[in-house]
Amino acid sequence: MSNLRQRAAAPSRSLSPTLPGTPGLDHPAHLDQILVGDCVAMMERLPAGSVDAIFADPPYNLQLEGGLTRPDQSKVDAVDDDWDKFDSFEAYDAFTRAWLIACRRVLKPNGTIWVIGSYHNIFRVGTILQDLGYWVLNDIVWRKANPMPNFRGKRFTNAHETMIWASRSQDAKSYTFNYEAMKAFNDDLQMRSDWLLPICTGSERLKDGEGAKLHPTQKPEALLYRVLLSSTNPGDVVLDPFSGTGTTAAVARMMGRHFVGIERDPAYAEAARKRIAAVTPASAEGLASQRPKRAEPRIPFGAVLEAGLLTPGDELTDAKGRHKALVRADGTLEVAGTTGSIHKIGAHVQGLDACNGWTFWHTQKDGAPRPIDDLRARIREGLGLAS
Amino acid sequence: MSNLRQRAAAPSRSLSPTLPGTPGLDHPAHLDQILVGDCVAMMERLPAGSVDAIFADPPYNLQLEGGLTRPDQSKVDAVDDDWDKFDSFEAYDAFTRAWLIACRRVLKPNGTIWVIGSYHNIFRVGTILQDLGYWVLNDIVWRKANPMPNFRGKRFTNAHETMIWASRSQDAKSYTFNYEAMKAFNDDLQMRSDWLLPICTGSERLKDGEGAKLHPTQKPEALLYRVLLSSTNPGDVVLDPFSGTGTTAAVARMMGRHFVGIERDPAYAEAARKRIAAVTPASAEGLASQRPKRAEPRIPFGAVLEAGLLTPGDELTDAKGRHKALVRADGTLEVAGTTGSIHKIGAHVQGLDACNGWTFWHTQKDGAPRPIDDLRARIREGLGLAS
DNA sequence: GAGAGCTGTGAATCTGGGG
DNA sequence: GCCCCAGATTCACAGCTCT
Repeated sequence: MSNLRQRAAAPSRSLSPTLPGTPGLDHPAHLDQILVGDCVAMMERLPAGSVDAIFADPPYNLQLEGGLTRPDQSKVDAVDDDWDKFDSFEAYDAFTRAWLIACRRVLKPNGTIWVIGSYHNIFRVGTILQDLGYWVLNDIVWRKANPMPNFRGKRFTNAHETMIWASRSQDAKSYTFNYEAMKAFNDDLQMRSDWLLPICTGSERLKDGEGAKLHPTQKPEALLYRVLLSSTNPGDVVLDPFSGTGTTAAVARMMGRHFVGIERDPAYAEAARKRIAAVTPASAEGLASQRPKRAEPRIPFGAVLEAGLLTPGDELTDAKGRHKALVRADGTLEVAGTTGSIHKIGAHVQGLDACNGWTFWHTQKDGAPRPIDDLRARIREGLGLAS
Repeated sequence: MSNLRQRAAAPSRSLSPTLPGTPGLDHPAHLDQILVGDCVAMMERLPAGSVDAIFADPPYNLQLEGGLTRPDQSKVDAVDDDWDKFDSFEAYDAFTRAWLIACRRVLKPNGTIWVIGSYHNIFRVGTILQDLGYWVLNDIVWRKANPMPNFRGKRFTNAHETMIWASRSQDAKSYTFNYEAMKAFNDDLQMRSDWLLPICTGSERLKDGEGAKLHPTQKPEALLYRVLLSSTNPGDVVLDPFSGTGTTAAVARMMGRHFVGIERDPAYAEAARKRIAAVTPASAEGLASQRPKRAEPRIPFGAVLEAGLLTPGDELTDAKGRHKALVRADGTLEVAGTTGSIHKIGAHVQGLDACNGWTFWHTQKDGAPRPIDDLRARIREGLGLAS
């Protein structure tokens, strides 16, 4: 499902000719359209209680100041668009409150809303959702498989974004949650609140005429696929008030859901329309066949310390006891004043360029020497899960 | 490190006899103690600007109604303690604001605060942190390796909690972040914002007289280990205003940090004191961690000439031999009539704004090209300042 | 053609000390 | 406060060139 456009057959004139549950004659004019305009004003023109689900990717209010360069002095192409600039938290809150109120009016009583954000804005979004009477069902963490690194070494790598999933009110008990479908999707394990997905790159990422990214914050289709699979049914109406390049609409169409997109920028709206027109709705069988990738979890050496399998100050040796190293609190080793990772120090004592520290270093803690890779294996067993 | 108590030797009377940086006579009475009382009142009695870091695990305001049962009808032991009940979001906000204000007063200008929570409360905590002038540095996701499943099949498995890490204000630029230590801890990759750790179980989990868990929300020591390793140094003072079973204090003591715990419930405080007394602090060598390069003594390029490792008139090149420069007697370089520092000339020949000349320029004096940073390293070793 | 190697880039609140 | 400048700082992919 990485690229809906690539799987497209001939574009159809009518955008949703075969969708269930909406006879052509009753098909409201705004359905399966990208509407151009301010999202609050446009939503106020939609019928109350007409939407099954909302996915919203509002401005994050990043509050960036200077520029940022990579270690090779290349410039990071930051989000510096006007639409992401707000004078204050108060201004951002007022904006957020306004569009969330409009969303709540058009949402069906058992409808749900998704909002995605980062630490810059998601706390304010969550607070306002709660204050307006929405009822938070989950917060979902999108773990980015390939996030941008931290270039200055001043913080943790910002490797995730947060989505809030909420019902219209606390007493809405019959919201859609396709528990069985998500469990099947996740190799028969309950779908957790943390999802590992790559960011939107490659041919899926829309480009402008010069080959640069068309939109600074295009979301991956796989993310929307999970959102819509979990909380909507075929034939449902999905609203996206910040439609952008139309990812929500494109995935909704592919999945047999109706969509309403609202976008302020006519250029983005036009690009979205072309993208959506090229989407071929999937067959029911095709929709059922999607499976996520699973990966072996990577265990850092520090986790062995955290798990108590080794203790700072312990001694490691190679298999024959020729080299000795001291374990330090941060998961590094120390040999005669030189410190570094298990791999670096393993290479260093052997005079090599590289070394797999997991198999080179041994501990005698419980009797005979055994490779520390055994300790890693025990942690993996204990965790008993992937992805 | 799964169970500090198991590794304990004979309990010591004085809780931190060997901590650095705090001579016994000046040791304030509240240091390395669990104080019993309301956290706001107690914090108001602490000196302003006296704390390096705060870890707070406040009530989550879970808003549970009715009991929760598993599929086999067994009852889930939920958090239903009085301290987790608030009449409204407004009441919870007022409570949160009060203790975060008190925290901000006792925090040093370059101190940082960690707050952990779930979707029930973390958005309100984050909003209030921002409103009070704290500056969010990261939000960290604790991915639970073994979360409680969702028994009703109505939501995603709630498999994570969120921590907010914030500095006291936006202009506090010199907060502690042990970047190199965390990178080494994570097998030489930058530490990301998502941490996979098991919940607190087994012998680490404190039990009451009947073998039931003593506290409903005891956090794993591994979580605090990462928190304190990343954002504090040995000898720092760590405050936990909701101390509970004393996990923060126990890990702080093991890691050679001072602690101040505040707990309302005398029974929890007493259990924490016993737990802490049984902790053996790690050795100084074990506590050493990767030192940041910025902290190493500065060596001017001229020192390389003084040491005879290069000679005026020598030629330097970049790694691929595309650029050549002449070494001059005053420690500057010259390229086609332009002279300047190794950094300035490195930037100049590449047409960039900046350049680290130590890694850009190479010498072939002893065979294969190697960066002049190697020469600097040899001087540092000669000074006996390595490690 | 296969594979190694080089280059570019992504929602980013991203330096610090001395004069 | 400002200005100057030394010098520290990146991971996973995609896509291209070169052998």
